[in-house]
Amino acid sequence: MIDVHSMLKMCNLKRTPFRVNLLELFVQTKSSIQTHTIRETFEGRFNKATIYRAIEAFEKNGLIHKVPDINNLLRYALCRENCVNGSHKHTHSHLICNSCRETYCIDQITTPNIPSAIGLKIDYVDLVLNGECFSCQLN
Amino acid sequence: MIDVHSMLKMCNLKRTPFRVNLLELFVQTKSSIQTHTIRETFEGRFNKATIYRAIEAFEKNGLIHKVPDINNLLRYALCRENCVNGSHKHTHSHLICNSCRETYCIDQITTPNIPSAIGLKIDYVDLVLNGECFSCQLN
DNA sequence: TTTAGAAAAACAACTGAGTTGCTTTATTGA
DNA sequence: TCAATAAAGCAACTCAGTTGTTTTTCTAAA
Ligand SMILES: [Mn+2]
Ligand SMILES: [Mn+2]
Ligand SMILES: [Zn+2]
Ligand SMILES: [Zn+2]
Repeated sequence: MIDVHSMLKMCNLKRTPFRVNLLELFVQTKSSIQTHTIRETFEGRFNKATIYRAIEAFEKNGLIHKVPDINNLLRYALCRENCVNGSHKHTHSHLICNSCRETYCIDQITTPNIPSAIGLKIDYVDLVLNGECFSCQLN
Repeated sequence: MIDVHSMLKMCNLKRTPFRVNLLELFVQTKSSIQTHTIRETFEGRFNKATIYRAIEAFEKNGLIHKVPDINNLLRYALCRENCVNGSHKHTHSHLICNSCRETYCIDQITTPNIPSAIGLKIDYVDLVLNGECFSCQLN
């Protein structure tokens, strides 16, 4: 596993204490993170403008990608594919758990191929699954 | 085509001038409508609380369904299937056009079946296509 | 047609996520 | 060590959406 310092460097982002912390938070997190949670995590220590601008930079530079959120709020997950160029052409799907209200990246289920016969120009596809996550099924 | 008065009655919603107008707006609209557009449409004539609460009632009673929006704002489209019970188990997909920024319901492309082998409990699936709509391709 | 009960509309105040402009500070590479 | 530049801090703002309460309108039954 590549360390966060190298990840930041690869993306031409300066290695500041906050960005190191933020990236570590994403690396540790199994599912995805709501901006609200990020703000709580760094409450009082870092300014919210700093937080939003760092998230934006991470997203633009292919470190994290936006995922659907049960409350329509901003939510992100670490990129699993190599998205350094910022293209974000993921093929995994996203599960929104109606129990814990988390969103998980699901590698086992990939996005379907869209038949070109219909004549739509498709850039990328997001398959959103609404149900119950593995963890919540156990409880 | 069923008239809006019957539609409202079927859903146990009172036939008020505003709700008739709002439902007619949805019936006329080919794609889907952002709440912002609805507010503009009824600007000065109806209160925004009225608007949001009517939308909520329409959604709950199976007249309209939420669709993804390019700006993460609330956006709705008329239900094509019979969703009177409010279950909203649609199988069509949604196209977000990166040119006109509209969202279209696409009946031709349906949501994939999720293999039960993985062990996830799935309630419903939304397939979100990002690309260019038919109309914008012509221009 | 009248009327009472219930639903919907209006009003007003509020919440809070996210943005923006600008200044100050920290990082990095030369 | 020292610019150049990116990032952090600060403060004010925007605006979509919510909520509580009062007033009006609709509807169905008498
Ligand atoms: Mn993902
Ligand atoms: Mn639809
Ligand atoms: Zn869960
Ligand atoms: Zn379009």
